Amino acid sequence: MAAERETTARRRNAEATRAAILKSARAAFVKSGYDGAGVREIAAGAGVTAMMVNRYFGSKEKLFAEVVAQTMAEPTILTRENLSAPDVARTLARGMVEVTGRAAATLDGFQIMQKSGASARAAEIGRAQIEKQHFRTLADALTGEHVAERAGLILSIAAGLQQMRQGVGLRSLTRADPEVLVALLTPVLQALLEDNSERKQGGRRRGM
Amino acid sequence: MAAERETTARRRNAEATRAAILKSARAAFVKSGYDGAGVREIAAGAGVTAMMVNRYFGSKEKLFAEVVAQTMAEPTILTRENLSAPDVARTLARGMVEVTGRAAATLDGFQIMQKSGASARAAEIGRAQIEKQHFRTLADALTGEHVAERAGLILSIAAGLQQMRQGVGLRSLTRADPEVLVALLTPVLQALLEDNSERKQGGRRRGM
DNA sequence: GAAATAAGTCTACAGCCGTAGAATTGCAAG
DNA sequence: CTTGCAATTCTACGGCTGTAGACTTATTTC
Repeated sequence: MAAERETTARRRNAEATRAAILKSARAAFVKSGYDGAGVREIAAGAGVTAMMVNRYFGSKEKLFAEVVAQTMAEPTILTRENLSAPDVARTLARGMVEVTGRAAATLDGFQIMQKSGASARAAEIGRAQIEKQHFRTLADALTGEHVAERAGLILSIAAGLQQMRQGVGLRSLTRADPEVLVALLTPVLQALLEDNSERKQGGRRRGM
Repeated sequence: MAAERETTARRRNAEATRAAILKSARAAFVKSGYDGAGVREIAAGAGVTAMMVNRYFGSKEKLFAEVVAQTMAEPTILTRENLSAPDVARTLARGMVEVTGRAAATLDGFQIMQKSGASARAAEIGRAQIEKQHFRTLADALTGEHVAERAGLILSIAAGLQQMRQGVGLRSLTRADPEVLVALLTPVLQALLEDNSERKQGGRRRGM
C-alpha cells in the first residue's frame, strides 16, 4: 500500500462513490426527468442507499444541478470546431439529427430538459446552464444583427427536433431517412446562421 | 318545468360536471403535465371530489387522452385558412410567436406535451393526436418532395420555440421583440414550406 | 491492538399518488 | 309522501416520494 494517497487516501472511496452517483443520476434524469427519477432509484444504480445522495449532494435538486452543469459542460454539437467548420449549417444539422453517434452529451442535456418540463425548478436550473454553455458558444460564433435571437432560435430548433423525435416520437421524423432531415435542416439553419433578417442587409455578412 | 330535458334531464347535471372536470383538467395539464397534475387537484378545480374523475372518465389516463384530443381538435395556428394565406410563412411565424393572442388552443396542446415529457404514455397519446390533427392539416397543405419530413420539422420548430420560450424561459427569446422573432422565423419556415430540398428538383411530384 | 473518523446503512416520518367499494345525498317520478 | 335511481362523497388501501437522525461498519492512525 501507500502506493496512492492523493489528498489523503480514500477509505471506502468517496470519490468513486460520488462519481457513480453522478453517472447513475445522469442516466436516470435522461430517462425520466427531474420529477420522474427517484432518489432511491438513482442510488440503487450507483450501488448505494438513498441517503448517500443527500450526503454527497445535499439534496436531489443540488444533484440535478450538478448533473446538468456537467452534462452541458461537455458539448459535442455546439463546439467551436463545429462552428468554424467550412459548412457550419450542414455540420450542425448532422449533429442534431445523428442521435446515435457521439453527439450524446449535447443531446443528453436537451433530453434532460425535455423530460423535466413539469418542474419549474429544473427549468430554471437548465436555463442557466443552457445560457452559460450552449447559448454563449453559439452567440459568440455569430455575427450581424439579432445575434441573441438567432442563437435562441437555433437552440429552439435543436430542442424541438429532439422533443418531436425522441420524446413524442412523431413517426414522420423517426422513420425519416436521416440524410433527408439533414438536407432539409441545412438551409433552415443557414438562414439563421447568416444575417438575413429579410432585406435589411446594412452591411455584407462576412460570417460563416 | 319540462322546459328543458334534452336526452333526459340531468339531476345534478352530469353534463356540466363532466365539462367542468374537462376544463379543470386541461388547465392543470397545461400547467403541470400528465404526471404533475393530481386527480384531487383536478377534481377540486371542478368543485367535485377525486372519485368523479374516475367515474366520468375511467382513469386519469383516459381523462388525459380526452383533454389532449379536445385541445388539439381546435387548432388556431395550423388552420386551413392560415395555410392558404398569401404569406403563409409569416402567418405561421406570427402564430407561433404571439402566445398571448388567440393562438392559445394550438399552443395549449404543445404546452401539455412539453410539460408531460416524462411520461411515455402521455407521449404516445399526444403523438397520436398530433399526427391526426396538426400533422395531417400541415402535410395536406404542402406540395413537393419530402412532405412528411418537412411537416414534421415545422412542428418541431413550433414545439421547440414553445419549449425554449415558455418552458425553459431562455432569456434571449422571452425578452426578444416579438416582431424580430417573426421576421427571423419567416424565412426559416419559408424554407420548409417551399420545396427547396437543395438542388434535386428531379420531378414535380405532388406530395405524399 | 485501541482509538478515531470517514463511509455507509437502517428506520422512520409526513405527505402525496391513483383508485376501488361502500355509504350517502339530492332530485324526479309514482 | 314515498320510492328509485342517478350523482356524489367517504373511507381506505398499498405504494411511492424526499429527507432527517441515529446507528453500524470499515479503514486508518496512534
